[in-house]
Amino acid sequence: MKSRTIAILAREGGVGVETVRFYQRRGLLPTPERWSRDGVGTGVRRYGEEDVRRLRFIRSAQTAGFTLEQIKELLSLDAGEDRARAHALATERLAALDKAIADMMEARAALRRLAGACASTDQGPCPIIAAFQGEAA
Amino acid sequence: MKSRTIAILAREGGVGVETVRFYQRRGLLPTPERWSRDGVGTGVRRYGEEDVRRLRFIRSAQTAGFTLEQIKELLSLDAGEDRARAHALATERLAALDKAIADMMEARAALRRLAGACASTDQGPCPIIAAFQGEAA
DNA sequence: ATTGACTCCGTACTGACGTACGGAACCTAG
DNA sequence: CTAGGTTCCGTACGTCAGTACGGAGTCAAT
Repeated sequence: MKSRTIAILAREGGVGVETVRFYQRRGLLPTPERWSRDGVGTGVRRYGEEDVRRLRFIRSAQTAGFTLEQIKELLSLDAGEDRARAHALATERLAALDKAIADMMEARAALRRLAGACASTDQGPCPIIAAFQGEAA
Repeated sequence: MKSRTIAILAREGGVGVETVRFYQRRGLLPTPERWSRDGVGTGVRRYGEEDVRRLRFIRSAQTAGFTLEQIKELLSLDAGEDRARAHALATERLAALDKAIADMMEARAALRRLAGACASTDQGPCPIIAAFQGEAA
């Protein structure tokens, strides 16, 4: 069940070993007991599916713009009963995310203008600053 | 013409005074000569429309995901002749931006699932981690 | 001419997110 | 059973983008 070493967990989660350890320090991932099959010495920590899911969740939540601190809270909320809090965090972030997406779409339009201006003629400069006029909500 | 003090420039650009000074240090904004109408003392720097445009451009380009270092290059390219370089920077960023937008849209969908799950029933936990299954491209 | 706000400048600090290092313990294959 | 690769742990360092501070100089109004 809990068969992965930290390196394997890290690889499956798409991060580095040091990052896993960093998340453990921050309380985002559990730090299982060290375990040796023969009971000799202190052994090494082992990780299971659950840990992989948690790690992947962290990466997804980061993409959604949550800070590690917020993700920590989300993780503590998961399987908890505080629906109101979870809902609040989600909708708040949803609004920020919608704005970020909208801003990026505007930026994309500006970049397209820029790329287009650079490609359409071959004389003189492309007006880079001008290509971004009207952004910055 | 160049009538703005640094505080006014900052306000019009939507940033703080310290941020303007920071951009000057980084070479993103020019540091005009200090100027006193009566020629006495060292005077104070004054800024014009051009500086406001530059400052606003910096903010927009940041939204597009350029680093300050890249923005500095873009600024140096503006009015320059290196169309190829400008085009390369723009299209490269465009691709990254498209991916970022796509990732955020996925994250948004996950957040909607989460918010929906929290709202639809009022018993038990909303499965926060489960709401994010399949993200993390 | 004085007061109070603003400017200038260097340097230091912050916060978010890692990344690197180094030595001891541990585990596995040959 | 030994050689090598890993793990563990604390602590230090790194980057990006600011933000804060403090003292001296400057400006604008009274």
